[in-house]
Amino acid sequence: MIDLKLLEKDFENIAKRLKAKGVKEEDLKNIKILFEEKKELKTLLENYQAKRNSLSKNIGLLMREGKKEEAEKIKIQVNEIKEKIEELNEKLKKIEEELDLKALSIPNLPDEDVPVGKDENDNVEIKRVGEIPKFDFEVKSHDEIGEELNWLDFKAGVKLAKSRFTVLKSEAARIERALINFFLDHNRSYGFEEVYVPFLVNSETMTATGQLPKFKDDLFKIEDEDLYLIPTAEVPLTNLFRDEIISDLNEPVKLTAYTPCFRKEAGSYGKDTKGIIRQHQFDKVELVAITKPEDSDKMFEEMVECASNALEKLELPYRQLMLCTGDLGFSAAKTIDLEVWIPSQNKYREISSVSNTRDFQARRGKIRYKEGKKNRLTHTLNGSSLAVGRTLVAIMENYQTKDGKVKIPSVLQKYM
RNA sequence: GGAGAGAUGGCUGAGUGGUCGAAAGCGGCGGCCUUGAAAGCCGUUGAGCUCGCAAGGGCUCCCAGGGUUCGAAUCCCUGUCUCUCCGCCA
Repeated sequence: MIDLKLLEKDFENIAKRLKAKGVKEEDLKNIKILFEEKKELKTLLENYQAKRNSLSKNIGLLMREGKKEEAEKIKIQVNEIKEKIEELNEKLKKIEEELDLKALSIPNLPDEDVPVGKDENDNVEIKRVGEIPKFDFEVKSHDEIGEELNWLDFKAGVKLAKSRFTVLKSEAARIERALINFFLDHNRSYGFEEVYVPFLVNSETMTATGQLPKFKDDLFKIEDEDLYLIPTAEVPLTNLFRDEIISDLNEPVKLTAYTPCFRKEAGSYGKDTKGIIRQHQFDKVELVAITKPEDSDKMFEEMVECASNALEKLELPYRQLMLCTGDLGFSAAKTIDLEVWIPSQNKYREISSVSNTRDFQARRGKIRYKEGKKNRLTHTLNGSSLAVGRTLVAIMENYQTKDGKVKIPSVLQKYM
């Protein structure tokens, strides 16, 4: 959630920065007004409550002394105040509800150094790593290879579930599993603790990390239960610390987990319909870190480095992109995407996304740490390391041979 | 799915209508003692919002939401969750 106090104090600046992320100034103005109204009402209400409390205390004392008549008089007074309190309370509740819903739907403030831009075309390339492979034969796409080798069974996926579900067979299934193990080990070597988490979480959890209330249409929900399938391990991992006060955060919390991820992919109907680039269910190994505010920039670098290095070990060509304001996700203040080379498409495609959300999720989830006597909000970061399905795609395409087979990257061999 | 019990501060746990934001113990922090440590002793130690330069003050929070009452952690209703036993089951 954005910092409402900051919004109140520094409206022009915040509005300007959020405009780059597509937020209307009018909406912010609205929130600011609601926030001020809420504060005013609350002060008024609290005054009445204070009065009620002290009068009630007096009644108690008088009753004990046996002064019934005096007590009765005060009761009448209190009853008047009570009506007032009820009225104000109702008003306040309405305003708070509205404010909450609106404030929770405002995206995070982009960092000052994030390039301003409209969409993915304005993202800024930071660097390219690795040689783009040259083939002396016509390259095939991973879905062609997958069908020829009987590694990818698209029909079976549709039969069992629906489109955008795929069954992996034989070597593909084994590479998938090898990749998960390789990534987890790789991340552990960077000091991330391996965790295994639930794949279903409740709405409170989804709200803290920003999926709810605004993006409920992207989530699979369990019928008649307050449970959703996770769209990324970022959600359970970050929420491990929801409503917690971390007593010592001198060393950042660093976690990694493998989970499948489930996304409805609403609104991407035409895109990537072939192959397994965009699926309703895909595997991912995720990194999450929780740091003091002053440590999050360093951690961000470390996570980008960790994910990048995994690609380098796999000897897959990739590039790093700094996302522009318009392409930044809802919760992110800053994001670097890693894109891997996909020969059949002749372009780089996203395979990892590392984000610093600053205190945006921490504020929603009340993730705090002790700094002396004070409790301060942490920063939270997340990044894929890596998207497993897309890594499989990259391997199938970049490692394909003339005779229609696929070589196994050397780092993976011990995992197979 | 059936039956029962319960939900209180970092943890254990007392509290059944007023002086309770809450006993006590543990843990944490500070100090004394000690060459150092342990033990012991003394003190301190919930969160959020808000007013104030500060000292300090006010409000809210004892699972959640309603209700009774001048006043609710405490009484009533509803919901959620947890635990135990039985059933089912990887």
